Amino acid sequence: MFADITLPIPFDSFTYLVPPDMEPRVMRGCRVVVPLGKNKIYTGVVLNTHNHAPQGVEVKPVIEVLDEQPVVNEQQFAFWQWIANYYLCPLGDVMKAGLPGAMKPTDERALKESSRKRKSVKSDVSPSAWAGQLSTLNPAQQKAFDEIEASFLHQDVTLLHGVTSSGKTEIYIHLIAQYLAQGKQVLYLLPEIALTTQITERLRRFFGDRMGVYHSKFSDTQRLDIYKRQASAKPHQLILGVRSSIFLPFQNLGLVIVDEEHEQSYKQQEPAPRYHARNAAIMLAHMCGAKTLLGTATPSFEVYHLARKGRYGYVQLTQRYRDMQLPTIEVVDTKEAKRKRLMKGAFSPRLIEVMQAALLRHEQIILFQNRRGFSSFIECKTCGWVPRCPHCDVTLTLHKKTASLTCHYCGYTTRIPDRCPACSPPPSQLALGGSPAQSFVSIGAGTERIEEQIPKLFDGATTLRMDLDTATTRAQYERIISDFSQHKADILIGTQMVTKGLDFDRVSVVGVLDADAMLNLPDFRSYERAFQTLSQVAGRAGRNNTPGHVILQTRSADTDIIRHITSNDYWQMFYEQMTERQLFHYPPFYRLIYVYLRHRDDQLLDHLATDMATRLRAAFGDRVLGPDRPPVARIHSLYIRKIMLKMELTAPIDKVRQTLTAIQQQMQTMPIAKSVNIYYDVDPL
DNA sequence: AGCACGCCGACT
DNA sequence: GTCGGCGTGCTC
Repeated sequence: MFADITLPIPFDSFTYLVPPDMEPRVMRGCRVVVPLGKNKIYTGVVLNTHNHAPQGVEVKPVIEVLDEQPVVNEQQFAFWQWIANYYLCPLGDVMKAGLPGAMKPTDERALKESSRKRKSVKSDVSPSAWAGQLSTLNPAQQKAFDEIEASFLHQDVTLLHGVTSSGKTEIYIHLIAQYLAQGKQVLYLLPEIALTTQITERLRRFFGDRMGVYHSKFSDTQRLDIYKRQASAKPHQLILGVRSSIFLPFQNLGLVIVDEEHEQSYKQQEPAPRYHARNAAIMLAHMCGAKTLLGTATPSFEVYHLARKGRYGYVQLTQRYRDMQLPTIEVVDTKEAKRKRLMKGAFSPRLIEVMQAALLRHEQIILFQNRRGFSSFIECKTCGWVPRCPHCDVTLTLHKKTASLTCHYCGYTTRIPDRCPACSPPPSQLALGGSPAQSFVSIGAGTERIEEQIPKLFDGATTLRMDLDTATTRAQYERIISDFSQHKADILIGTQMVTKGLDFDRVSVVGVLDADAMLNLPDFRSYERAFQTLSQVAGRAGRNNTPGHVILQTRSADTDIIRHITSNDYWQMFYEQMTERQLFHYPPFYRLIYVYLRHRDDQLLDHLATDMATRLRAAFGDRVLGPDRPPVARIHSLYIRKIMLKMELTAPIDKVRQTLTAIQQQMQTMPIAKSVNIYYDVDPL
């Protein structure tokens, strides 16, 4: 007997020989230990058994069977296969993402550990009573709740479009309670950054031990425990989790909630499978006969478009909690202020005035400084030299705490050089006792320099900073949130992080220091994103009884997008952008597929990418664009080319996949193309 | 993805 | 004369 086994490496499967004594135990869905290559050992999952010997290869025997019962059920297999097909990646990549690390050990010690009987699964919380009184929904929430129910009668997917602070979570809690009461399971997805103790504790109060939390920052053991429990006879009925929790085993899934549906972080960028958890969750729900509720204040165009076309149900919630007013958004033209030399650093006179007034009233302020690039770096004061990664086409990121420079793509790390290698005189000519660290200035994040300006402008005001440097860990992030909500600082200065659904009671003013940085990106989604981000930032202002005041500093005050943001006119923004999307063949009218090629030889790669694009054009015509160099054109010493495909939504995806796979195979029969690495990004963000 | 095999520089 | 750099090719 033979068995096809998926391994956590980028291939679909390998065939192994099943020794006769193992035959009854080698079942689909069970894990086995197998040899690979000269002396590697992997944990794999049995796909199926048969008696067809593979041709032309030596077949190795299965070493050991790890499970008595399958640990991957049929629903999961179907879901894995869908991910592999749709996102154009090998099944092994999906298996790698789909099973918690502790279930696929590779070295001997870990294998011994896993085959030993583990202690019984302990719950991740102290048992708390089901404390269980649902609050009463207000009339607007009740209406939305009823509409969602009605919509689910004839729709599998429904969009809940609710303004900030309209109480979407309350509606979710009522829905969850209803599905649990019917004995159905619920999956509640949140973006990584939004899964805080705040929300966890709030749900814990209602659902106690019936809820399990699945977070990527949990230890391997914790994640293994949840996985096992979900596969057991008494699983959690509610999972509150991040992107990867769609891979947990479900036995009776009735409802999936995708909160903050528009969040980009639902898309896994690297490594494969490059799946979108919102779209995959819709498919998961479909496979399980469950319903999906997508919640957001600023829908993604993809979802909103489908809702408008009637493919998804649509429920709107326009009333804010306690009828609170939406904040006033005041645009300050910094072009004008700059010309008149009235700017004090990043602050316009108007922003300073509004902030000072708020501080006098002992109210809190949030300053939002979105970064232009990704992170901070250093530059030589004299000649402008910037340290770059020797393996990747990027600048190195500054880490002040460790005085080091790191590449975010490959992990290369080095100390800050003593002096600029590009313009400094050789060491022999340097006077001893100089202060070479001052050769460089740091550029980038900007939040730090904003913080430095505060004491000069606002006497006695205290600040907190939230960015990649100060909120590296979850604990630090939550600490900043908790300190600020206890009013331990007057002003919170932060990057995108401060926009994510945080509720502060005493914030009356939000300052957006430079709205332009996000509008001028070379990306067809930049307006959609700017609208989403700025709406979210604005939503931080004016909790409880204080009406909020948002100061939006921009050099392009007189543009449509700024007008849409200030009037909170999602519909108009959507309408205008959609015209362009249709004209230029972009989503949601067309489906994008990026084909990436990687090779260490730039010239050879050029040749191969052109060749592949030619083959693709033969099949898809002018739906093919490129090849082009992506913005980061070299990673890990590998050069990269990108070919873009714009397919009609009606194009049969199976046919497209077959054609792509065939072309890739043709390519890889060419001897020089053997070592080129080809991969895909379907529905890229 | 790993990891072994393979061909060119500074060392006991 | 070797140890070791990482370039490239394969894994049932």
